[in-house]
Amino acid sequence: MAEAEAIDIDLEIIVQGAHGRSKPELRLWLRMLSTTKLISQEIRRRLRAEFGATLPQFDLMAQLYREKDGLRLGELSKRTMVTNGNVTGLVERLEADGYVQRVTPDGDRRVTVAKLTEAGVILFAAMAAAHEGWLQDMMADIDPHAIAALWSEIGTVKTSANNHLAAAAFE
Amino acid sequence: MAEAEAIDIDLEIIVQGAHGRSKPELRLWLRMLSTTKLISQEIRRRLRAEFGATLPQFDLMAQLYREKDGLRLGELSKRTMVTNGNVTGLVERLEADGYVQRVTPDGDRRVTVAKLTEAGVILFAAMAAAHEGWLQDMMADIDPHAIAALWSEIGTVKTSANNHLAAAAFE
DNA sequence: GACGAACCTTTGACATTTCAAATATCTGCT
DNA sequence: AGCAGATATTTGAAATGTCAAAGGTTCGTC
Repeated sequence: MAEAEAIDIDLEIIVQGAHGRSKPELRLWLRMLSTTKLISQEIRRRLRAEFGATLPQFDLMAQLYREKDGLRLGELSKRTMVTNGNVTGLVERLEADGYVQRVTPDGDRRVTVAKLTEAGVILFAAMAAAHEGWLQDMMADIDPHAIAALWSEIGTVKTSANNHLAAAAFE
Repeated sequence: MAEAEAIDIDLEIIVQGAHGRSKPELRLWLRMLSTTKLISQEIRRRLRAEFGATLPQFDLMAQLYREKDGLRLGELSKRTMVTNGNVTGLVERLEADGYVQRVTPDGDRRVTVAKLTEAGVILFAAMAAAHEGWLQDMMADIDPHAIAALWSEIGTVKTSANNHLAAAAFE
């Protein structure tokens, strides 16, 4: 049967007119995208299975975890790279579940600050430990030296992309 | 004003207990994730602005573009790394817009095959050309040699992750 | 030729995602 | 005071995303 493990082919077959002679930038991008998607989905699956949480919830709680005083929703939005409107719903649900608490500071009533509840801190600590373990597991076959090198190289990709955003023209 | 460009801090501040001495695997993952998110969002923005299309639509059309005979929805699902149910809606909308066409082959009535219409081919060709240009632009500051090297290195990440999926245990 | 297992797609309930428009609130200037 | 403009968050519409359950179809086998 034409049944091979299509798992490793996926997104990378985009565009590159069959001959596979596409620009290196495009090839790199497709591989980054598919790899990230693959790992994300695995993390999502495990977060759901073991903690009943979603990845965006985990991300959001991660930000609050290291800011014991909480963060304004706008700050949360920037740090998680999630739109404002999205943060609203995310926080709403986490609050309903009792992991996050919303407060309006005295000074400025436009602002809403979100912080983890005690239950939130406990849950996140457990998730973070598991999360780190999953990543070490999934990257177990990679040369440790290559991991650090990749981190650095990808930094240049990020910087380059940042410098060429359409929105970055003005500032 | 506390106004710096938070754009480059973002996700990478997850977990790593403030001291920044977290495991290399975690650091790499966070950087991959934030970089991919950054570039994805820019591509999304441009696809929308210039073509009124979404990234998932682009991905789906890309797969159909290189398979002139069309693909079964299940195949599409695997290649785009999108769930079956999701493909249904995606194809539905693209069909409503006239870019994709659904056909049930004679042999097997369980199957639905999607293929690009002529309008779909024309639109995609234009989008693909622009898309490739955007990537070259966004990666313009990277050493060309590093791009190829990164492609290869990330391949090992993908392979490692693939070998450690919870679902891959049996087969 | 009927039955059950396997296969393919759709459906339904939710969560997340984006953008743009609407609300509130604060600030600075007159 | 009072108002225009900047800030902060919410809301609403539409698309995407997941999973699990439900529908049809086909296949192998008895």
